[in-house]
Amino acid sequence: MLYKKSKQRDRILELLKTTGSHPSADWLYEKLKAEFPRLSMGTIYRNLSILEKQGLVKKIDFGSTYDRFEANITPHYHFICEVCGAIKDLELPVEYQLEKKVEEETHMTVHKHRIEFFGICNACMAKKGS
Amino acid sequence: MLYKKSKQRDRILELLKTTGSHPSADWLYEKLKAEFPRLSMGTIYRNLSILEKQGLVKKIDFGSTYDRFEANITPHYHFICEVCGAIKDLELPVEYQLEKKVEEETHMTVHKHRIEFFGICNACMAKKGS
DNA sequence: TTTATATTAGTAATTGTTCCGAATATTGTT
DNA sequence: AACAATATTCGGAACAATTACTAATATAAA
Repeated sequence: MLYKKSKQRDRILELLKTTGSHPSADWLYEKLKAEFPRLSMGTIYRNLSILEKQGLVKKIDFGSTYDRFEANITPHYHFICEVCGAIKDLELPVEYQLEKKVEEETHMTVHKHRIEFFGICNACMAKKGS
Repeated sequence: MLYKKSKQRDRILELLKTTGSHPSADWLYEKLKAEFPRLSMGTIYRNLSILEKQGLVKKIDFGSTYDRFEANITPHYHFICEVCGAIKDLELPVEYQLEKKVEEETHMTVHKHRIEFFGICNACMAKKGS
């Protein structure tokens, strides 16, 4: 099945590329419904899923009851604030040798790995102090 | 609020301790309903939540649409089979220096981290080959 | 054995996501 | 430009996992 272009999908991807906030489907819906008054959540989810299949978007399915999404598809790790739920991309180099170690230990095939760091972000730390 | 003992809760913890399968709430329910014919899912979820508060159980909330649970509370990483969904505990040493590196990079406070490795388990690899 | 309250079963409600069908938009062809 | 083929949309219904509620029951302590 081929893909036809869609204004909604283009804007979803554009929004994801220009925000660092790793938004939820609902956030995208709220942002775009002014632009597309008859927008529906089905459209958001379907397009996120298509963009993911195309390798342009990644789903972040941890640290929350709902999924979040990002268009930064270069390998990187995440920091999650335990207070406000913010997700930050980290610059920490990706440690591929860990995958080798797991393969040596288990003799299983490892395709990828993920690291999430949990703590308190600077903004929440500042609020806490006050 | 203090905790009174509950046969249901005791058995949930015991089951979790003696299985390596990182089961779902539903799996626990199916296993225990012979023993407690009037068991309800609410009881499973409530007790898992209490056991988690007590630090006896950890929720595994990634890689699936439903939560899974474990009673192995010593720090360790996970391997998730992309084919059958099995979760395996890894022996890989926990790399606490990564948390320091993140703190140096971001000047945020890191409390913990998690690593998940994704790949194909031995059982699924064998099936695939045949 | 009385009292206080944590726990349970059963069910209803909630949440996030997926699925569906009829209408619309996009693309390629004549 | 008109047409056919089909991907996409909207809107709402359906769904699955979890949480919330209430009356009845179990536990612990006095």
